[in-house]
Amino acid sequence: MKYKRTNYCGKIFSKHIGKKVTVCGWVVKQRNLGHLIFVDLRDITGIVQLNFSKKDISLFEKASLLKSEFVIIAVGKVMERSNKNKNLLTGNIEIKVSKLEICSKAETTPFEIVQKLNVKEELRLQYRYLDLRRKNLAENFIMRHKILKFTREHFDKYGFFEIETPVLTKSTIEGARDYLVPSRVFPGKFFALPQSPQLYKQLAMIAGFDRYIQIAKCFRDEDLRSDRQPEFTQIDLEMSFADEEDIMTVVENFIKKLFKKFFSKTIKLPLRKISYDECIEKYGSDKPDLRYEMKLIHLDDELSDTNFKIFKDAINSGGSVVGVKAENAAKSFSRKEIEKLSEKLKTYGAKGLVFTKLDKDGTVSSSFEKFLSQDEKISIRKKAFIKSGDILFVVADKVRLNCFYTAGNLRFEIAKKLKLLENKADSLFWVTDFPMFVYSECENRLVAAHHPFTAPQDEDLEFLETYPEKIKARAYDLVLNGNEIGGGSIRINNIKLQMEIFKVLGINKNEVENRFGFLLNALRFGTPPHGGFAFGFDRLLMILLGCESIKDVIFFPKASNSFELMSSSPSEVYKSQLKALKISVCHKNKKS
RNA sequence: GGCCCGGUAGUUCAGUUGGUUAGAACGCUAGCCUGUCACGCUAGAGGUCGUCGGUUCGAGCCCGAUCCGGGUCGCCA
Repeated sequence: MKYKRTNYCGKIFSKHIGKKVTVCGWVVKQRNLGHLIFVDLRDITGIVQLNFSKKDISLFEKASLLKSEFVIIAVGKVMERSNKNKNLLTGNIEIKVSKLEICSKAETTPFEIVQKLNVKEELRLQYRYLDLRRKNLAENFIMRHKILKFTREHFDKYGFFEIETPVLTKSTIEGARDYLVPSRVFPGKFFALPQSPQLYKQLAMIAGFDRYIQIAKCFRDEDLRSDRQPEFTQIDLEMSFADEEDIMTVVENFIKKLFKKFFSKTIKLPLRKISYDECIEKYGSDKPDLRYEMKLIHLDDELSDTNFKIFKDAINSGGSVVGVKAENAAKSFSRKEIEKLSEKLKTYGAKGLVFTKLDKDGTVSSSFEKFLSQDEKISIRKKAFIKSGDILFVVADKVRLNCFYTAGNLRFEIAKKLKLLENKADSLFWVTDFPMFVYSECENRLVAAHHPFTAPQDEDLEFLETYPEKIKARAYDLVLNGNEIGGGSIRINNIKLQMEIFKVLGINKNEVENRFGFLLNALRFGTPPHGGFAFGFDRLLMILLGCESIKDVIFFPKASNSFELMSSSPSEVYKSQLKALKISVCHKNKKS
């Protein structure tokens, strides 16, 4: 390196005219006009134009060798441009180059480094470091950096200690599938990567560290989605001597400042709280999007005596019949569109979809009213307040919760189709009063809806042995535009209660001692009342930055099968490595 | 594990009923060009049609299997 940088490319403006500068970066493009060469030079801050004239022949010839993505250092004088470029922040000036150093040549890249890129994601992930040169992607990570920095400073002000909890941890049976790390020293035994630092942060409270924060890497070995990666980051909080209100206040103040500082959005505090039951009943989701209303219409009472088999079976089996009304949308739903919607719902597990449509011209079409009595027909229309131009969709399911979920998905699909989500104020609120336990069909037992360290609500404790499904948890989720961006709870700080919860979960004493003994031990020695919260940081960023995929806010993300395309991992390891771990791999024979 | 969509030049795509030498744009290479900024002009190179097998006189196209990618359901305390 013969020359040292004096200025960043994107930070040179009219006020620098006449100054001698040295800039470094990547060649975007060379434009050779015969006796004049222009080079756009890019670094992380932006682009500046370099100007080479033929007066210095050897310099000119050197410049003519420049190709896209060469790394160069250029020394020159900042000049006012005769032809200004309004589309470029540095478009008023250019650098008249006097010295040029080519640091590194570049082969033709597999795709062009341009803002508007239309290339298969596979290729972009394989050459992630090239994709990251693009301004639109790079900006996400500059923002990520700023928000992380703000987060640390913010919580520091409020007396939170940043604590790094272990990454090699103990595997627990509850929750998601663990990523396991074999131990060399203890052959046949494994560490697990943390699904969250849950127990460690509780132990930090027991240790007296009062207020804890960690920007924590978490790992869950489950299948991916567009808003889910196996390796992700939480903003993880825990507070002692705090109840729900204290924790919600801390979280609210943080998110309010974050919204204001980085997105110029104003949030009114305190945020609304909606109970889990209300969310399910009204919107068919535990994380409803309330940028639009479209409440579910419960039709069980209107149809209690119906002879229409589908509805009758649903209601008699303890299920439900629910309608969703799309106002003034009759013309948006042709037969074909309805069919498409129905197919889409089936992917969510819906059994079917029926409708009544009142066209503006007076035409009525319905796929199910003919099976109803006149009274039923009228009372349904009345309950739904259908007027001319509306369309009412109806779903039914023998399982009540499934029916609500289907209706919730229906609500969302209609909103997407009618573009009800665009240009709406954010919907940000708390969901509270979650059930403590839910029944798991595949495990054939009760499992913790949140996690087994969540405290039950005091007034429900009496049901612990008799009717555990009735118990509500002191847990809360934060929901932004139909996405769960974080959740937390007040924890159990009493060993007796913690043991009882494990009992309800059907985890036997040995197992409890084996898996959670260290926590139970700690609970014996003075545990403050405590609770906390964790943001899914990547997902939060994704929503705030308007990204379609969580991959856009993770520097080196995994592909949909958890494969990392750039480094090709996971990969096989040497036999010697396995030998050291005393592990042998059975290759499953592929069946033809 | 299930379902849906996709795979043709470096990239994005087109490719008729199965029929001669598989095309376009951008990119790339070479030459020319004094104010470009999507520079322009001229010429050129570039293909295992994801892979394997089958049907056929003949397959990018039809059939089967398989691999890879995206989405989704299950799963995600």
